[in-house]
Amino acid sequence: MKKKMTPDLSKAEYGILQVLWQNEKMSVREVHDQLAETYHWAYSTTKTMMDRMVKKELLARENFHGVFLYRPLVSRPAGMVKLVQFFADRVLELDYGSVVSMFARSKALTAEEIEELSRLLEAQKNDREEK
Amino acid sequence: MKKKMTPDLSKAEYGILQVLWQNEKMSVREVHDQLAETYHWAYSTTKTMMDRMVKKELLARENFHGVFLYRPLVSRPAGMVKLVQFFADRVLELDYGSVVSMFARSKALTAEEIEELSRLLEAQKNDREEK
DNA sequence: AGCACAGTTGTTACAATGTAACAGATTAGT
DNA sequence: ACTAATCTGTTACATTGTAACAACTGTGCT
Repeated sequence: MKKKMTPDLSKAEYGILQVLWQNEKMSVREVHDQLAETYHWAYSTTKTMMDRMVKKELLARENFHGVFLYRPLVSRPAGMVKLVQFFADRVLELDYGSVVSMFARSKALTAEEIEELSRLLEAQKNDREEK
Repeated sequence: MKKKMTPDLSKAEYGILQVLWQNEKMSVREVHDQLAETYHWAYSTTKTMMDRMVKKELLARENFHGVFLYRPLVSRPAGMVKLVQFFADRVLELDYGSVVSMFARSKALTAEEIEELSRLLEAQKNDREEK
């Protein structure tokens, strides 16, 4: 039985998820405005991104009185796993323990999120070993 | 006067640089074999990557008795800067100080490399403020 | 009611990146 | 000199990054 793997996220996708993680259910416009500072995208860029993410099932969208509201379909820790993994393995060359404790110090995640993240990292590690 | 900015690197590009940082001047074949474990690319994929990187001036290549040898044109810390920055800002939400000390603990970089990395991070920060 | 405007959606496009096959040139072995 | 294995150059197709533009819709105005 194949289970749903944590998806690979591009940086752009991650950026969008990031704002949706703070505030589930937002319109393209809202997400776009939040991102404006960081990514200087055209509105249509944000839109295209988000629509593609719906197709890939990274986001869900529902029609709310005329406009679409989007909601993330992956949890913050799940979204972070791949990113973290790449960074920890290839850039920092750290082991999982160090990574987790790095997060612990960072304030970026709550205790429960760190808990989940660390479970996910563990799971991936096993997958890779079985491979 | 425009100075050469530290380039954005994709994960794939970073992977290639990574092996070249350990061992300057390698053929496609050699790089490919090193990467085989991590990225399961076809040989032609590695080749295409490396050629494009030459075009973008991330690598230099010279003809050595018939085969081409490639050499990185960006230093390890320079290659890391963008990556680190993204990760520190967006994922970990750490300030530069913490990032640098994270590296200090990580063994991934030598003292001199950390020194350079930290200078580069500083420079980018200024650039962004001026913007 | 009819119309203009602003914002939302859908459609289309083009460049860069990821991934790779294939054909032609070259080298090494026999 | 002939074949097999490599290497190089060329070409291709999918995905992602980035965005313009056209069509549609609700809202205020007259």
